[in-house]
Amino acid sequence: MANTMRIMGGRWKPAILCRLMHGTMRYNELKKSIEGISERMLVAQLRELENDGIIARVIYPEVPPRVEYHTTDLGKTMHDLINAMAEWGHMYRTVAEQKVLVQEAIL
Amino acid sequence: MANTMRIMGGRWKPAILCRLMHGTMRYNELKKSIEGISERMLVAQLRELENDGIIARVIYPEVPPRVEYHTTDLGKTMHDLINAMAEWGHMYRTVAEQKVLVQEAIL
DNA sequence: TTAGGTACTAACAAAAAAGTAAGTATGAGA
DNA sequence: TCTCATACTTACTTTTTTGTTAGTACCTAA
Repeated sequence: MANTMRIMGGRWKPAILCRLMHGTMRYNELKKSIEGISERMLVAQLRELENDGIIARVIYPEVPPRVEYHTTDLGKTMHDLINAMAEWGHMYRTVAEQKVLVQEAIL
Repeated sequence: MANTMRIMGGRWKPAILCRLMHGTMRYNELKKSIEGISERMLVAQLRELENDGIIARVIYPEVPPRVEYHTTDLGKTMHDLINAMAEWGHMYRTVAEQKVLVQEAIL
């Protein structure tokens, strides 16, 4: 479990993984779709996921350059897990919200 | 998903969660069973999990003091997720190991 | 009266992660 | 020749997280 966290952990990895689980994306597309990320961080997190064998980087020898990212077979095995985590996170938020409402009702 | 990571993320939270999923434990038991953790970190991570509603802290007014930690109902909903993560992590390690072996065979 | 066990707390240092800002290479097209 | 778009690098700063060490409070029992 700590291992799983090491791979998925990082400020922007959830955002990247969610997107690439749905298909291939270019560097710029990722950058534009992930609000607030800096290029340094985008590259860093992509490299880590690549080194961990979760995503693949495909370079097209064109000008201007084109680089596409997509999940590997190993990466695709995370699909259900990611969904389960997203679902739990959603449930958690709902419960937490309820608690706040109940608190407010008491006061 | 990022939310889930925020709650489970932290150097020692996986270790704590795995243990408390199996039942109640005292502070000292946790400390002894988690090799390498400092008291500062143990307390900090326990407090975070408590504030997030994942675990509960029960103080017995005895001397020497006794404090027990256990998962809340909300915490117990993480059980399957934690197992799934542990399982994926294990699978990942196996695959990664295989890859290294193949690499070595090629060289 | 003093040592002992439990569960912390506080102050500080080190390390790791993330953010900021500026620069680079490439060839296409004006 | 000069600008443009893309996909990065690099150097540096700030923030966050983690580690280290040394205390503290409490009652009990010798």
